[in-house]
Amino acid sequence: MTKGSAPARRVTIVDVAEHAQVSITAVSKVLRNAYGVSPKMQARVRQAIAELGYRPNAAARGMRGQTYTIGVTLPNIINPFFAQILDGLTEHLADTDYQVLLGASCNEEKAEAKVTHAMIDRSMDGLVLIAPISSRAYLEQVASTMPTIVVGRHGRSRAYDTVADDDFTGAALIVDHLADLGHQRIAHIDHHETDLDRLAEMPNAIRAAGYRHAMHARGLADHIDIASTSYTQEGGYLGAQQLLARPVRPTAIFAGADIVAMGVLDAIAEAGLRVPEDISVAGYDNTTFAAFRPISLTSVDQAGRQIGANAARLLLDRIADQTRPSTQVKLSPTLVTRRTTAPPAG
Amino acid sequence: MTKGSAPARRVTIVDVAEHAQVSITAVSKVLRNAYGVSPKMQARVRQAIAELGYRPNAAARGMRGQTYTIGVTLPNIINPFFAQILDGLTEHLADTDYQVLLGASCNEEKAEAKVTHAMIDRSMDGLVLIAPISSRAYLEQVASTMPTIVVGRHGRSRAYDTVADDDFTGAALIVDHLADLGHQRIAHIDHHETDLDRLAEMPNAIRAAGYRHAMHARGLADHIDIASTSYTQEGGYLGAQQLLARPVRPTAIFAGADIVAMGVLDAIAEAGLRVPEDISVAGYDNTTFAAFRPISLTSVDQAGRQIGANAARLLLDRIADQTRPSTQVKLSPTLVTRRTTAPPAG
DNA sequence: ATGAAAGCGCTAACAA
DNA sequence: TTGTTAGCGCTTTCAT
Repeated sequence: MTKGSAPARRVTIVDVAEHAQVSITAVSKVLRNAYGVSPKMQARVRQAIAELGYRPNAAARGMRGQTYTIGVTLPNIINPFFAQILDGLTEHLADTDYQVLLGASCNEEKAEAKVTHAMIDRSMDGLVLIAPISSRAYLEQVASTMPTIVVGRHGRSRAYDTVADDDFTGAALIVDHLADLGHQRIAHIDHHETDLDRLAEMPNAIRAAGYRHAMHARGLADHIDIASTSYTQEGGYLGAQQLLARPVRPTAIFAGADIVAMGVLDAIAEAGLRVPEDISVAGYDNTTFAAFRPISLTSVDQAGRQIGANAARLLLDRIADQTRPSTQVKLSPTLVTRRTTAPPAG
Repeated sequence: MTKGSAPARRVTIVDVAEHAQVSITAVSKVLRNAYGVSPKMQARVRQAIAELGYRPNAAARGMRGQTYTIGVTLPNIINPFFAQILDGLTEHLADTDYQVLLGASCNEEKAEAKVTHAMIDRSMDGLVLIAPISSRAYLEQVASTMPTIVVGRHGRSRAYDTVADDDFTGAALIVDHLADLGHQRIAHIDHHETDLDRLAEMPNAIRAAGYRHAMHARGLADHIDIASTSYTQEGGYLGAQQLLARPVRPTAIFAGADIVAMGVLDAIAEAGLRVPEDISVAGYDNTTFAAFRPISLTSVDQAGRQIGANAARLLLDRIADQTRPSTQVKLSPTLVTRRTTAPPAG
């Protein structure tokens, strides 16, 4: 510990150049793996870098070139599904020079704007927006500023690439599963949405549409029943209370997300009913909570790691070529049946 | 959308100065709320900033002054306890110009070093390391480079401030609660640790020590029984299996963390035992999982928000005065009794 | 293949 | 109180 001594000036590119007896430019080229350096010079520079423990100043690099930083925004950090996406993302980026930095709690438009702006201000090389709630216009504005990938939101744009799960099909997986078990009164709990942009693009809206469509397809249109609350545990709790109070109770509840299913299970237990004997419950996201054996929630798996890996790949592509046409990747969800779904009683 | 047009050069401080008919310095001073600008000039500059939609380039600022960025490292993002800390932190920082950026999955020394280095390279103004696992020497090295707060780890250092929960007392809260209920064979599941630094400083080690001490204090020294696995769901599952296989089964299990308790509940259910009739279970962290009514896990609340708020306060203090002596804040945990603990059978 | 020199957009001494 | 100027540590032309 150099206690008391001055904060020890950081080693710069100049120090490396002097130590290696070469020009600053040469060092810079080595740092960027740029064209035009002889193997001999490569070696000398690399050795000097190692000997001095030199690390480039990212801010200074960013002034002219790249910052080698990728910003990722998350609505919140507690949803395990986001962790999976992040794992896929960082794994794909592990071998590159890019560093991922997160901006969390973008759960309202204002916070989301603050974080995205902060990332733009810090000249990040690219952005991955996970389940953003901002208006489409705002997203396109951000994407016009820097390479941007939007994850978990439908709707194509020329300004940004998208990676999403096929929520429409995912909802149908649940409905079909329950219908196959013999259920007819299959209710759904939805995240209430009024904004037109979001009604067309947000996963919750697509899942609700998928639910309706699948119910029609199975000849259960008369039994369509949606409690519109929110994608939270509280929302699930309140939604389930509504549904359980119906004159004729549903025999199955499809919660739009696992976190919602948590609230549903809570309300059902409180009402003195058993799962799945009295009522079946299914979620969406296949979180660790769903996999927890004492719960064993039937759910839909979105392959979060793949989503993240795809987002990383698309972002690197776009950083390399800003002009290429935008891409939309849609991944297929799979059904994971567990113990909360069973044939209806009687 | 300015499709096809050049990426629209960003507004700089020069543009603002020209627009407001003042010097660049004047604008810079207004940006930093620095001393020496007349109210008249203030107004003109602010108006120009608003009219042009100017936002300062953080990288450029960082070259000379601050980056207004605070880096926070997290072992993982799925532990809800970290989310609470983060909430407290960002809330405290909301009114400042600082932006919080996260570095996640620092769950091994190599990853932690990569992230902390990345943050140093990006000249962040300060660092908050949450439950870091690096060696003490490494932490001190980082702290010698920039203002650093270490959260959730005991052991004082002159180089960094710390904020931690009093895990020793927290463990005693659980033991006392169980002993008061009449339990004697109270077992503990621990995160296995061999490193000497960490044995003295990591929360898991302190909790285990607190458990031992409290058992002694209650005259239950003969019943001390620790299964040493890891602070994961899997660790809880395996640890519980070990404990359930004892010739004389414990009547209560104190899991070192809620996530561990999840695994414990799993193993107990698998063994066909009931909670709390056959065996009591307690956790630590008071996560949303513990609060989930169908689970209702007795746990210890660490007041994550307060921890975060304190970390933010200490960091701002230290950024303002790098030379002040280091501070250690220790917060008192509280017991939250729920339905997984009850008097032993018989 | 190599290097000299001109910035990038700010902040901080210093002058006026 | 205001403005001028010299960098911060890099990348990038552009000579050589």
